[in-house]
Amino acid sequence: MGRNSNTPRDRLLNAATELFCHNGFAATGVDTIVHRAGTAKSTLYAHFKSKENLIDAVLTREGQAWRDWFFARLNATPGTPAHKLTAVFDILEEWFCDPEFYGCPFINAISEASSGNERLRAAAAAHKLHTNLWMKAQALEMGHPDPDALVRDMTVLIDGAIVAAQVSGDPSFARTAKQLIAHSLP
Amino acid sequence: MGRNSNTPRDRLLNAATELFCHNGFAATGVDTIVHRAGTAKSTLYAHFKSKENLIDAVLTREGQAWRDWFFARLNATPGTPAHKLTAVFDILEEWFCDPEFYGCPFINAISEASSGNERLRAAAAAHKLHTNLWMKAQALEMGHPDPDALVRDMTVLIDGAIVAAQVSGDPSFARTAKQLIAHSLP
DNA sequence: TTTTCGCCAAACAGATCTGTCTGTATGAAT
DNA sequence: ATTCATACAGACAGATCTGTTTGGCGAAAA
Repeated sequence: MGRNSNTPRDRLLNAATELFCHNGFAATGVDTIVHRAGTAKSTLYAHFKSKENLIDAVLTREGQAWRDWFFARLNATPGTPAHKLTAVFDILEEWFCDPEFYGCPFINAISEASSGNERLRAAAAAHKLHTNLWMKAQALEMGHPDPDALVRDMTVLIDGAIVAAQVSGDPSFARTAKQLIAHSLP
Repeated sequence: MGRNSNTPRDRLLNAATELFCHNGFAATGVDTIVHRAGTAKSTLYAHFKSKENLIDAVLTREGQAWRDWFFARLNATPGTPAHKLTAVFDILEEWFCDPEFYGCPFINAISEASSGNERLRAAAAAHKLHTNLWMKAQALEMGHPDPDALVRDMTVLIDGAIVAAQVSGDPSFARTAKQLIAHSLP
């Protein structure tokens, strides 16, 4: 069974992803999801025991897909570690320019949920771990004096670019963030 | 009728603010709000024609309250414009350290809503306008070569600090953002 | 062939949602 | 004393929510 198979499970995940990300998690009902997926509601609950479970599955798959895309773009970027770190924001700007850009699903889920939702917080932490490790490796490779501090700088700038672009609708905040890290790098 | 009056309207706004900000806008029902406010449901609909209307009123009042607090702290900060601009992040860190910190209500509302909600986007823009004007005035006063660029820098860093602190639960991202603007200012 | 499995459609349960309506009580203004 | 505004309690309507259940259909495996 191939990667782009069209099983009911995949159709459910695809429909749920689109609806959750565009209209919000709480605002999207399971009936809407099964209608768009063209499946029976019982099929949804056979694969995912609850809506909460489905949300977790969507976040996991969407996080994986985003990282696959992001690192593919990054691996196609030649140059020094410092150049690659600044190129992160060029790639982010591509993301922001997608007419269907809806922000980061993890940030959106946490913003929407109750203040102390540790489940979503852990999911976001797991997602960010991969990029953080890559950034720290770049910092080490370029002999940065404080790799952890650089990761924190990048965290603020990446999150800030995402949210500023999402709230204002202006993708060029990626360039603003890029200039800030460029000022701080050498 | 004083500022801290305890009218049903005020109690409704207080209850709605707490519930919306802690548990989410869509996740909070009007029955929960009127129960906490100790009013009748008909009173809610007499003052606010709809839940959407109530959300707008909460955002307007909460934005005003936040700006009152923020500028009061800012006006108590002596020093040069450059020093005041970096002090913004000290004040933000105070905010993040509040055990009831739940992020920025405007960012949260936009993250939760449908992708193209222009109503909330406009409310957020109106809220940010005040701080942006203040920041631009500081930039002009200090003879900054590109005041609008500085406002954009601050936007990315402020939004980034807010979201990073909210997602991770670590208030010290305010200091990370402060160092980034300090690197970029002189 | 018979069993098994996944999926479908649709009804159903029970709760909750927004918003309306009826009727009553209180208190201030006329 | 009468009117008016405001707020109360609570029933109500109608829709929607999550999740379960029932029964049937077709294909693959036994």
